[in-house]
Amino acid sequence: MPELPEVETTVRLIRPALVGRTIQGEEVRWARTLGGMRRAAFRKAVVGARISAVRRRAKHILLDLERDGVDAGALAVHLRMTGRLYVDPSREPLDPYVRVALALDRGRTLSFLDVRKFGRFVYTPDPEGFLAHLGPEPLGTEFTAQVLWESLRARRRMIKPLLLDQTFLAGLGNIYVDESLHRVRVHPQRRAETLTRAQVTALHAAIQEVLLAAIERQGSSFDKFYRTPEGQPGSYQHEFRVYGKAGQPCPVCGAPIRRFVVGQRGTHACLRCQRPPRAR
DNA sequence: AGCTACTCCTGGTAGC
DNA sequence: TGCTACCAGGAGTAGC
Repeated sequence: MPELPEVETTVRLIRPALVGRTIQGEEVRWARTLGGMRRAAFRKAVVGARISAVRRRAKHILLDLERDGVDAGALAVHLRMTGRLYVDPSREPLDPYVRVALALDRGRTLSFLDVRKFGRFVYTPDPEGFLAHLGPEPLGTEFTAQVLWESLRARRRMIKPLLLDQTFLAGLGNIYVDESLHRVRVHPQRRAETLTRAQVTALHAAIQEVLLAAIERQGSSFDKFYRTPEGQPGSYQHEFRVYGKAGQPCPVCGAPIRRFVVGQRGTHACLRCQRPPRAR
């Protein structure tokens, strides 16, 4: 499932083809992808606008729009489980799973493909307000080990659901949380406030290292869904130590990796490296 | 505040 | 072979 590294890869690869382009038309094949906006309103908001910038915030892809050089809101794209965003060289997107497509100048098409329809392609007049609920960027300068320490100490939740909470920290998903926690030998069900200072410092470093390494590999493709905008799979899945490896030996200690459910999420951990907390 | 359950969706797969 | 039942899973929401 696309998380921060996959979204960052998407942004980097589509940016050159999009910045400066003008939206000439729209095609909406699945109305709910617009997130509740009426199609006519969507058309009015985007057609004729120029894409001034392409950026990422957490797992959101933002296409900033302007008209006559004046800010005109943004498109906020969320890939969720199976979304893909890419620029079609042709005028007509042929893939049956394309849910929204925008006709651009120079004869190109921006296509949003999404098999399971969980993704969103929404217009917002106020992108900063739209994103205001999000916590810090894991790779941003404001996210320091000290900030993480103080934030964790103030909470009384299991560490994994907390790291998945986008209002707490914005950009991690199931894969990179499991991988980060294994690297620092912390069980996913440990209470956030019980982590030691050393563990929090290590966790902060592990999160950044895992994300940066995954970006370098253009993300992870463990199933048929995630591909870069150029159609290539990422390769960070080859670096997984626990995710999707139930029954296989832990690369650190050799004990079998376990799969269990935490907060309705499939979770992978080595119970020898990551000691379960005492039942409470 | 934090927990669980539920919803949205479909392709893939297990079971028969 | 062909059918049905069930599952995964980000994020939002409701209820406790």
